[in-house]
Amino acid sequence: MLYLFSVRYSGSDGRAVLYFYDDEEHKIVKIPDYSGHKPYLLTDLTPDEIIEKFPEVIKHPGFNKLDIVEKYDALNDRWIRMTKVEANDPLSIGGSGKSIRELLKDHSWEAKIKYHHCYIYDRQIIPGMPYKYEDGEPKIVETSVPEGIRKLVEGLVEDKIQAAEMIEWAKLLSAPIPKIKRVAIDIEVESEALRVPSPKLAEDKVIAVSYYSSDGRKGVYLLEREEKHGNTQISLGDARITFFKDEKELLLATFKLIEEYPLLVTFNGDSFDLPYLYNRALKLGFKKEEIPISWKERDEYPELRNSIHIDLYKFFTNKSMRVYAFGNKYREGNTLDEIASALLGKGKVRHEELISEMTYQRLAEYSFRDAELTYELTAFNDDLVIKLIILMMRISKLPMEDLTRHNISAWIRNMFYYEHRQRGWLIPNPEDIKRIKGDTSTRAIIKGKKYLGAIVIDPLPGMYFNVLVVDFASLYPSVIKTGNLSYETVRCPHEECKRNIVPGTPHWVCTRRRGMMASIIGILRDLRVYVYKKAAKEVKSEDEKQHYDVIQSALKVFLNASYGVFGSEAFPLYCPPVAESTTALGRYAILKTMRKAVDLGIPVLYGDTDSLFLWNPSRDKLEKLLQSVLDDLKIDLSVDKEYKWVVFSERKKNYLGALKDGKIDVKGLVGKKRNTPEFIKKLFTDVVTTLSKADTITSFEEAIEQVKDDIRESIMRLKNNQISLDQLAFNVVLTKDLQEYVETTPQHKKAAQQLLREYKKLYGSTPVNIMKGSVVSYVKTRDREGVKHVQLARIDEIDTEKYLDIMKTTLEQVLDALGISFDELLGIQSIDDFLQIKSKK
DNA sequence: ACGCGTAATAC
DNA sequence: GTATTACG
Repeated sequence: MLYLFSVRYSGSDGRAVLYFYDDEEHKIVKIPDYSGHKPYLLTDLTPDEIIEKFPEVIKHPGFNKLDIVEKYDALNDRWIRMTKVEANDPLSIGGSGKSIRELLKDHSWEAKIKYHHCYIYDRQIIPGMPYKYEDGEPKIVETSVPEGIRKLVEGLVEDKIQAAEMIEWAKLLSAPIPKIKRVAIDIEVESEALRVPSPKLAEDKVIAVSYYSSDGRKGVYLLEREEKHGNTQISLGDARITFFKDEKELLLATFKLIEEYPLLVTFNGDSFDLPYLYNRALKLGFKKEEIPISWKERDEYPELRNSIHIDLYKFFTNKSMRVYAFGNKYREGNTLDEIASALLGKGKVRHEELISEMTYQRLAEYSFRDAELTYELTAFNDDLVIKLIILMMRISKLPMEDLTRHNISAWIRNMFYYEHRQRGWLIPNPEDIKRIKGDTSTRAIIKGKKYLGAIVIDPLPGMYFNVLVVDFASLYPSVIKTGNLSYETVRCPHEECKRNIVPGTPHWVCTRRRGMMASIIGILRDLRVYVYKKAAKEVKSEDEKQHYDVIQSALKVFLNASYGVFGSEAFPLYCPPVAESTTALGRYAILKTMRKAVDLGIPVLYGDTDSLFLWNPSRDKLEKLLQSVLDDLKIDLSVDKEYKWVVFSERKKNYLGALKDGKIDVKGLVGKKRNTPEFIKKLFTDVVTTLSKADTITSFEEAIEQVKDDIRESIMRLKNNQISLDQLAFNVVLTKDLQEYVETTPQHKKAAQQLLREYKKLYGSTPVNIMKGSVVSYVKTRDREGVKHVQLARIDEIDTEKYLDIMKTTLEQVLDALGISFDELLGIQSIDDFLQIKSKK
């Protein structure tokens, strides 16, 4: 079968080239001149008006023809007649000097989007789906939905139309996913110390190209250089080592290799490897046709002429991928080393020497590992990442190259646009949504925010046994669905709907029509919660289970961002009343549930956004609560966690508990935060672990003794300067470039500046790793600045008192809650006395 | 180019 | 009180 991977446009004539993956031959099949893609522009002028008022349109070199079409204008709830101006490219500038859209500026719809996939098509095609080619047309291969999945869907909704829509989505998700033949490559170039090689200039020799493929070809192409790099008789496991005397030959071999694979995977290939290879090849005298890469400086990214390229750097730095698919395992880390270490448990080869100084053996090892890791990132867990990409292509309708390079808002945008075209709806202009639907009405608590968000219920401080946490399964998608929220249904034009108010807002919701966003988000949510999650639990075979898990996590990525985008001005369907109504319904749901719990006599200890902590509820009362929420709010509430005990302080988002399975849950406490010095984090964890082991009063007393010992020991080590600078360092991320900190000078900025100054003095250059996004490590010192970069500080400069203070406040978050005083625990009157005594000495 | 709420610390 | 960071 052929799987649609990519859609590209040949110049400005509007015809598309489709790139399919043939899963039998394992190669890319190109279909040029795809006629189904005729971009056009819609206008509210009649054909006669166009001919009369804008004769240039008809004379435009790209102009094709005029047609009349019926379109649904959802904002005003009416079908209207529009004129379709068919042109090779209505956005591009033709011989007349102006694009057709430019000419019809005030009367044009739907072509305001620069992005090339946002034209409207006569026949829509779905990236990632299986096709066969018949009579010059790609036809989607109808695949059946597994019986188990179909049963789950049909058992879910009575409405036949809704069930049919859900089955359509289930078809997308259930269609087979091909095994993809692919190769990962990584290049190394010979550059001088501290100079970052420029892919634009490509001045340095390409000295190594490593490759690692799905069909077992792996190796390193090396360039023979001076003798100091060692003997060429080197070996590297089962990797094949090939030496080239001539750099041109090396590039030729590399290009041949790339051409043999339908999919190329790199890490940062968009900004480095591919443009570098391209420009270097030109420099060495290759003709453009001899290079499989096409690259122009103003291109968004380099393209492979006959195959597909994915840059994993772009894909793995995508926020939604990090947070939702991988549980935020690798946080701010952007490097191959960090990502691979987190996901594969294996990092890059460490090296002290410069790449250009390495021996052949070292260079091969270093470079090969990069290619290996890059490949492994697509292959671990049975090709999990490839499967996710294909599924998300189907949900978003974005081609592989675009999906992996754009953020979630583009995915969701494209998904909704597709749906508009499918239904014959006009895609509204952002200004029109804003003008008709208006702004937010609630006031945000945080300065600078646009509207009111979630609520956090004040915790009841103390220690509680048998605590049960209930939560709403994807609360925001649920209320979008049950509240029928969508840009066209919120503040709809109908008089009778104005009584259907969203609690806590002046907004109302349509009672006549089902909202598009509500419908789609609702379907995705139900498929995830009731169908694929359930199926994953029920099926016997490990393979099937894993497959359903991939599907449900792909859905999760979309669901988690489905509310946020409506509150983002950058999103073209931005609709403040929708975003505001979503959080309002969320607040309504949690507060109503809390009241119900209290009415049933269940004490509510705490709650945040979509969860409630219930104190020792009886089975009976719990059942009643869950049922009444389902009946009244039509949202599922279910048991999320069970704690043996939980400790709350007076602070919100701060608690500590022991789960029934013995696992310890620490939330929000400073001792857990990434920026906290290792030494304090370690002490904190030790204290928590010790205390958590106790479940009776006597063992608790023993635990406290142990804690005392631990803390005293730490204080002694601190005072005796026995703790290394590394252990004492705060690690804080620079979220801006240094020059951008204008309001204040935070400590991490100070430390970064110190280091830069020092480097300038010593080497005349500055380290490359101090910029936006890098982590600055500093310790607190007794000097005037109070802070020193960890690389510049000496152990005897440490401000011991400051650290004792930090130790105290950190541990107090736990000890306070347990009714233990830090100072009493240590048998001193107070920490302040202690500090005073010390400073007098 | 997804959202808001809370805590802690430095300035 | 504001800025900054981290996290829920």
